[in-house]
Amino acid sequence: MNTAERKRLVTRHTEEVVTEEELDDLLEEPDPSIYIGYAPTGEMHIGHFTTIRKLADFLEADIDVTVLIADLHAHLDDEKSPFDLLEARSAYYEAGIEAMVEAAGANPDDIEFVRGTDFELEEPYTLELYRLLADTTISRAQRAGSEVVRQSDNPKLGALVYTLMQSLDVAALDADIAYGGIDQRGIYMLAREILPEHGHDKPLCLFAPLLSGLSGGKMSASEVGSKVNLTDDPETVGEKIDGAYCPQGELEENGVLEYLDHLVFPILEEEGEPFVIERPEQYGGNVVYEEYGDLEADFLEGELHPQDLKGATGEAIAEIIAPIRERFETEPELLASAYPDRYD
RNA sequence: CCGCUCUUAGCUCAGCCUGGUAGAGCAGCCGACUGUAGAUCGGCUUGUCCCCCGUUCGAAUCGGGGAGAGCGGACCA
Repeated sequence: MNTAERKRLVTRHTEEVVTEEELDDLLEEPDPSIYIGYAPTGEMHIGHFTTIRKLADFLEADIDVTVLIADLHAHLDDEKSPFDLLEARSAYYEAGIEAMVEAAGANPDDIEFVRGTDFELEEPYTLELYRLLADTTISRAQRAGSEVVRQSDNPKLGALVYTLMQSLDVAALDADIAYGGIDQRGIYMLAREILPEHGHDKPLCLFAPLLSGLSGGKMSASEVGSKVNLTDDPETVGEKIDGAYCPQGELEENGVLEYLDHLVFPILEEEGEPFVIERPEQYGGNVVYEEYGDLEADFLEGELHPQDLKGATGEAIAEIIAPIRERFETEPELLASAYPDRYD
């Protein structure tokens, strides 16, 4: 596979590459590596899927992929996960991520999974962390992590250490590229700034777009209807998509279109199948789309009504997440032990 | 170690002084209007008032004890 094709695979459906020149150079190197970290906190949802789906692209581009299950981070961020549940939630995340990678058409065995506690407690890491702590101002760390860690009136030190640890993780895992949602930008920009000052390589960064919430605006963990959960059955998915904010002819904050663009079409493309919308004759009959761009164009023109779009989208999403839901149904103890209060 | 403040609906808070078993905004749910959703209009739901004990006919409210959270002071050989 040539460099141009690899670059296309790596960068498609991303929000930003820092920097493209560095990526061009990296892809000339023998064994490029990329990593993404997930703090095992709340239940995984469709947003996780959009970043994970791309791991299939990286593998196809022949890049080493490491997934960090950032267990310590899950606790450091305002104790989102109680210390005693870190193991159970890590196991749940790892299983979920494997299922998503598989659903995206790749082999989960090709991915290396690492736990934060596997290396973040080792002396070299800890010593390096202290040196970063000594050298970074509170306001700098605060600013870097403001989009990631929970903001509150009584912020904990853990949030600041979190930020520096995530920066250091890139070097500790020896990753050429730090990959994550665009919300992670602040932290990895800090990494690019401070790692070279401490003798480490300056990492490239690759950011995935974030999906809008289904009720418009940002996706919210607390708003049930603002996102599709990976455990939602087809009926629930249908109801959520049906209730989504979706103004005719508008792209802004339109979660339905974003789901199609970043999730449904890429996966259908992988399977070589088109997107079929069943529509009453009265409104023009069924339509078939091979590419998202054509659908978006029709939607903008008003040729495609939101209600018709929603029905087909709900079915497609439900079908895509079905294997993941089934995995959790097969192993109910994964969720039960990760969230004992919710599943008892 | 000492002192002060806070704890009421999913969230932010009012009510407490001057006891009569609780309210607002937001959120949520349901209808109307749109071939979706939103916006708009109409309607509706929700509470161990942090816990225990006491005073009282009656305690979210007063008194005592406790828990959790926050802030400040002191100490700095």
